[in-house]
Amino acid sequence: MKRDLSTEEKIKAAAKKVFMTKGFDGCSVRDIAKEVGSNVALLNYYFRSKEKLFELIFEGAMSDFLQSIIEVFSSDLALQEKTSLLIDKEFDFFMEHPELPMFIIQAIQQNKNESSVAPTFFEPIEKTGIFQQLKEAQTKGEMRQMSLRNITILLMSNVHYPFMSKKLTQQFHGIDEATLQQDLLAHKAHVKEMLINYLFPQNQPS
Amino acid sequence: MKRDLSTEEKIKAAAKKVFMTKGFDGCSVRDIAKEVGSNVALLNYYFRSKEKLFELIFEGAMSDFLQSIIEVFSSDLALQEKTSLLIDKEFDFFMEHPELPMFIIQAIQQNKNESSVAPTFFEPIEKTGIFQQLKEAQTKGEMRQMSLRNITILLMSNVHYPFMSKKLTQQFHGIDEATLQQDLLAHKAHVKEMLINYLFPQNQPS
DNA sequence: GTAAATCTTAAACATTTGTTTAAAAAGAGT
DNA sequence: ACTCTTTTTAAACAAATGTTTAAGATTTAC
Repeated sequence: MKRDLSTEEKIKAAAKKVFMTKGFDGCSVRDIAKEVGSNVALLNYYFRSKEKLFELIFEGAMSDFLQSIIEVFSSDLALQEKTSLLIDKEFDFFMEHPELPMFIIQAIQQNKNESSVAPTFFEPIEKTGIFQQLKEAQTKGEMRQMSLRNITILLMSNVHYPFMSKKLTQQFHGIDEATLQQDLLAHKAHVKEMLINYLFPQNQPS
Repeated sequence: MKRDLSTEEKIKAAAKKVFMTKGFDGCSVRDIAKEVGSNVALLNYYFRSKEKLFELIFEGAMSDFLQSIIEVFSSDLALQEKTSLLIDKEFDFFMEHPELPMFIIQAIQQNKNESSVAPTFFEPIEKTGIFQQLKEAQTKGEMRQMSLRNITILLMSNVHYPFMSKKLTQQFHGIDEATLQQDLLAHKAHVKEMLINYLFPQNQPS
């Protein structure tokens, strides 16, 4: 049947690259076609439209986004260790995919349809039992009393933003990519200590 | 000479509104013209092109962005109090201009030219003497030893990101605007306590 | 009041946009 | 070898894009 399966994949890879760097509005289908080394008709042959192609890439990105989180939450660790591990893994992940946080937030920001990301995002996390574990830790007094929403905001702020502001930080301080990379590693260490101390107050380093 | 000064200002206001919500690539000059209640030729009459108009709006946004920071840094307070006040004022500011952080980062991200924002941004801050004050506080042991860059990343992460991720947070947790507003206030309190404790370790609450 | 300068408009412009069409090229099955 | 399906291409399509033109309206200056 299929002559060459890789054509479809090549387009997806090219689309991902272009969408990630330029955004949906910032690129044309011809940009993607040029990246593939082909023409625009092929894109609409495999995927029905620019929008459908984008949705596909977006869902893939969200899936990648979710995967590393699920792994940590599903592990058999105490909450404090999960938090530490989560920060580690998220940083490692975004070190290799620094455009992802910006891409996702931007896509959701200008979301035309009303379809929520919650079903595909919130539920898989809930199924890991992390929310239950969190509630128990708070009841036992091991963890600071604060809402799940505020914990999420706190974590995501410190983990996502540094990658979203890469260019701003570079321009602001006049540093190159390598220096920023070191700063991000330093930031990871700071965030880990700071957040663990704040979220689990009884474990103050003596 | 000038018949009605407000025409130029009306266009700027409309452009700001449209650029902020849809981004440079996400809108057309006709969108802006419609917002003004006029036509596209008027935009190019007052401002030479879409790009020039955008640069003007961007510089204005950066200026607003800078102003509240400068005020705090120029005040005659101890560093810890300045930090606390900065977080307060930044939050108040972004509560009224929640699109600003996203707008600025997005504009810098896809910056065509190589012109850095440093001259117009870094220097005015340096002139407040805040960097000197910071260095002294670190020498005296009042403040944690960490680079200026990492302090910046830490502060900006916790202050900017929550506003950039508003829609994501809303969709993720399925909450309305009012609830999110309350969460942001709670987040501000958390950030203040957490950051002060981390940056100024000797002042642990007993 | 008249002429010059300034402001505003509608229309046209050349490109670029996403999408479709129809034909050619390549493969698969027999 | 031949036919049918699948893949790829070049060309065309209408709509939208940023910008310009040229004429009309309004204000300013004398």
